[in-house]
This record gives sequence, C-alpha cells and structure tokens, in this order.
Amino acid sequence: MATAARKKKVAHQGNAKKEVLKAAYSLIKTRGFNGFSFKDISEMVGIRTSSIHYYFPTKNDLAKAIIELHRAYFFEQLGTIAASGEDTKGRLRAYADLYYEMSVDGAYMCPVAMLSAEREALSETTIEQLTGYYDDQRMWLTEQFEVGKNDGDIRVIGRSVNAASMFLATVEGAVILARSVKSSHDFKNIINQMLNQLI
Amino acid sequence: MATAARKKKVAHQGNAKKEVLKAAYSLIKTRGFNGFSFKDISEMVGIRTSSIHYYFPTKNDLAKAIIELHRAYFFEQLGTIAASGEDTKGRLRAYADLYYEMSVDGAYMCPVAMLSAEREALSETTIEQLTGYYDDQRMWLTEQFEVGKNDGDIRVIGRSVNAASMFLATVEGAVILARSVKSSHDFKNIINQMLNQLI
DNA sequence: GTCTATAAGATGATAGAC
DNA sequence: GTCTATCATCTTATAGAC
Repeated sequence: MATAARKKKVAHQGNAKKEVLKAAYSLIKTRGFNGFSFKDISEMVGIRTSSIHYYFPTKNDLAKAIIELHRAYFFEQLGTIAASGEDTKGRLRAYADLYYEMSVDGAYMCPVAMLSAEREALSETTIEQLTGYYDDQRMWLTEQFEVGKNDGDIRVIGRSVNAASMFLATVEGAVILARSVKSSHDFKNIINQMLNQLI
Repeated sequence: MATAARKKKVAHQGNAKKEVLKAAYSLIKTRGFNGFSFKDISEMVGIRTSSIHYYFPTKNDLAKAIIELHRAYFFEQLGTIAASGEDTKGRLRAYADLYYEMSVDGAYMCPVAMLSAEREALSETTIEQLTGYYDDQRMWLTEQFEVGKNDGDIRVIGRSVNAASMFLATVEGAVILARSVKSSHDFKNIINQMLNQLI
C-alpha cells in the first residue's frame, strides 16, 4: 500500500495541487462538500491528508478554489458561445449544453448548486465566489435575452434580467431533476420545452 | 444541562418520535443529510442519541420518513389547490407559493432537492420516495397544464407533461437561486416571469 | 421508551522530521 | 513538499440496565 502511494507520488510530480483540485472537484459534484473527506482525496491522488492541508489549509479553502476554477471555466465558455455566430435560441441551447455535459446523465451535480444547498457549511469568502458565479451567468444571459429581444428572434416578456434569472433557474432545476433519476432524458425535454416556449 | 434535558423529556411525553422528525426535517432543509448528526437532534429534542435509534434504526430510515412526510403534505396541498376554483395561472402561482413558504427567504432548501443532490448517501428505499415525490408533482402539474391548454387560459407548446417538468424544474431552481443569496426576491421574480411567459 | 456505556472508526487539522 | 505521528473530537450504531 505504501509502495503504491509512493509510485503515484512520482506520477504527479509538480502536479499534486492540480490533482488534488481535480479529485475534490469530482467529489464535490457527486457527494457534496459534507460528503467527502481529505482521506478520499488522499486515496485518489496518492498523497497523505497532511499534504493536502499544505496546499489548502482548510476544507473551505479547497471549496473556494474549486468554485473559482469552475467559475473561470464557465466564464470562458460564455465568451466562446457569444462569438459563435449562432442565433439567440442557438446560444441559449449551447449554454444549456454546458450543464448537460457537466452533469453526465445525472451522475454529477452542478457544483455551484450543490454548494448553494450546503451553504451553511461554507465560509463567507466561499459564498462570495458562489454569488459571483451567479452574477456572471445572469449578466451574460441578460445580454443574450436583450439582443434576442431587439433582434426579434426570441419572445421576452418584460425585463431581460428576469428572463435571464428564469432561464438560469430552469437549467439548474433541470440538473437536479435529472440527478434524482440519474437520467438525462428529463434534462433534454425541459430545455427543449423552455426554448419552444420562448418563441 | 442534564436537568434541562430531563425537563424537556417531560415536555414531549409520547411525542418524542414526532419531535425527532420535526428536528430532523428542519436540519435536513438547512444543512442536508450529510450536514447534521444524531447529536444535533438529541440536543434539539432533549433525548439521547440512542433513543433516536429506537425510532429510526439508521440515519437513512430517518431521511426516508421525512421525505414520506413531506411528500404526503405536498400531495394534500395539491388537492386543496385543485379544488380552489382558481384559473390555471392562479393554481400554478399557488403551487409555486408552496415552495416560497417552505424556503422562507432562502433560509431553507427544498428537502427533496437537497436529498437529490446528496443521493449518493441514500439507500434505495429513500431514493424511491424521492422519485415518488417527483412523480406526484409532475402528474398533478401535467393535469393543470392539460386543463389550461384546453380551457385556453394558458399557452402550452407541445405536450403538457413537458411543460409540467419545465415548471417543476424552474420552481426548484428558483429555490436554489434564492438560497444562494438568502433572499426571496429572486424567487418571486422568477415565478412571475415564468407565469408571464406562459400567456 | 429512555437511559448509560461503549465500541470502532472517521474527521479536520497541526507539529515537526526529512 | 511530503511524510509520520498525533490530537481532540465527532460519528453512527449497538448492548444491556432500568
């Protein structure tokens, strides 16, 4: 056992921090903040729990880093979608697809939704990252609805920011429903329905 | 401390099981299945953890009982709303209000959404209750959309069951968004937007 | 039904050697 | 940077007295 760990250690030279983040990211999406331990990461990566504390002094530091990473990734994807040249409906579908790919047939939760549910266990700075994520998403979606409204290729009643919040809620809710039955069937139907109602 | 517990014990004669459920219900909505312990309940109710095990041998038994209770309560409310004589939009708003009252400004999560996120920690029988809840809700909502579609007082594109799933996802997603900022402001806006888009 | 006592293990975190 | 060793506490659960 100690030998196996030693071998793994060699395998991730200089990448330990990244591998810890990767493992914790996966664990948070499947079991949540309160559902995994430093020991779980230790076994997945092949280092001791004390070494994890070297990079992330507390469990909350780890959660915060993960949300930052997730937030940055999604922010980057938003730019790609915006520049794709798709019409509004196409961009909204591409947006929902990000969540579809992330959840993989309900096997994974959206980490932001997961941590929002478990917010009582989080520090102030971690919660700030959560709200920052939602702000990013809402702002981008608002822009899409605003453009679509002006172009007339989508049907927006009232303010675009409310349509954006509604769309975000529907996508996050669809992730949860898909997870409850571990199937992506529901997810696809829900997004299709939403997009159809928006014309 | 022991004296206080003794006094409490007297206060819930014959109601211990109910008080355990009540405490666990509150804890699951705030911290989730992995976020509370038998000790938490013990302190809230004023009995020892071993006494809790007498009523609920395992933690999963407790979670299952809570979902059953929650499911029965919501099922009952659906009947009341259906018989209210409101039009479709009014019934859908009343439905969303159930979730609004439950979440209390984002202080509480929907327990079903919470446990769906934490499904990896749950037993098969507990998960069955979860899917049963969703089936109840979806069936009722489908009926409402079907009636509204026929009456022409709501705009449903495609199959009613898909509109029902979409509505359910939006409401659950709205609960999560409201919780992320511990405010009900978002929730109200999202429901209003959804209802406005459905006309 | 509720208690005391206890098991057997997990948990987040720290100190200090190498 | 990673390890060993350790801590203090918490966790679910059981056995058996009352």
